[in-house]
Amino acid sequence: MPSNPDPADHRPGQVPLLLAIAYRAMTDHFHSRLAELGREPLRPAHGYTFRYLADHPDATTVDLAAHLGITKQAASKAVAELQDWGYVQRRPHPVDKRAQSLTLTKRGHEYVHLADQLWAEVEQRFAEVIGPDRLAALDQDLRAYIDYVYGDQPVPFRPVW
Amino acid sequence: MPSNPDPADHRPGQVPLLLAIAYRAMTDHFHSRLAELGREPLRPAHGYTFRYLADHPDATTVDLAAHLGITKQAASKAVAELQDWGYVQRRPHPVDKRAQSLTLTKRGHEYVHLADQLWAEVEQRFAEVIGPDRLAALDQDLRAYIDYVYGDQPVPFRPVW
DNA sequence: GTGAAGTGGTCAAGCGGGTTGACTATACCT
DNA sequence: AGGTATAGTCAACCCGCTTGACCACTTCAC
Repeated sequence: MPSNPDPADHRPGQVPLLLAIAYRAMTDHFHSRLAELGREPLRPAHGYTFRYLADHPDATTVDLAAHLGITKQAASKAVAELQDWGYVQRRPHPVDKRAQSLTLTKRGHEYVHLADQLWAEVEQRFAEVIGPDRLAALDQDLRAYIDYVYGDQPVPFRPVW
Repeated sequence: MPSNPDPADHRPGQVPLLLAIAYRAMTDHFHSRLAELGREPLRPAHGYTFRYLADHPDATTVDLAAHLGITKQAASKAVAELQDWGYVQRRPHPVDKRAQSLTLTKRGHEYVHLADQLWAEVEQRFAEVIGPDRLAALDQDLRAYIDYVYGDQPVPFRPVW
């Protein structure tokens, strides 16, 4: 069990930075686990792409671009990479001859599954440090805030930077 | 008071993403306040630069680069911008004739002060949503985790992306 | 003291992930 | 049928950062 920081060390306005640092630490952890397993160093945008494609079969490049908040050209480029690596397939769209239907390959689905496991691992490590009830509270609080800010609007994914 | 999210909505591994989204929401809030006040749209790297220069008088560009985790060329460019905008001054270094001593101007210090206020505002909004004791707990928990991960090593600032 | 190695800073070129703009082919509306 | 909107591509550019080469000065070994 780690030492417990002094609550009095709070300085007003430091929490946003703490969020960023903690997130950074977690992504570092995630990526180092990924590297240990010998996986391609996929970038965060790829992760969000996977997630979206897994949840939206027959999505098009334009759909994806809208979801990621980038241009269709940029989305197209990302998809091309993922296709080269065998994670995604482009097929003729069932009804629209202009469009392509994007689907995850088996390898793509496996990756999503692995990523889920790794993120859970990372979170678990966090839980070990602060305790499971604190984690639950934190989870709830962050969702409350995100809900408060975005309500039912779509949530921007990428940490902007 | 906002609705309270259901604790049961927790899915293992979602917390890292929630951190990212919440941070993104807060930076958006910060930047929109900045825009309201008619300030230049300084980028996060600039903020960290300010902070560092405020705390380390007579720092050099190389010091700054090391602190930010970027090359000295990139740091130099950032400093040049801030100098153009009147936030930073480059002066001959007191003892090393190769080096330049970087210092914040009065305007630079004012900006730091303003940024502190705005971040505190942002955090305050968060506190209103989740309650002050929850905020204190969250602050403490994040610091515990960051401590656990980095110990006494220097903390990487930038959210990597 | 002097020469060699190290360090602060700049210039220039390149790269990656995004952008805008122009275009083709297909779809939809009236 | 004709006009407008949309999926996708190609090309050029931008921006923040990198690597590499270099100069001026500093530090170290002897």
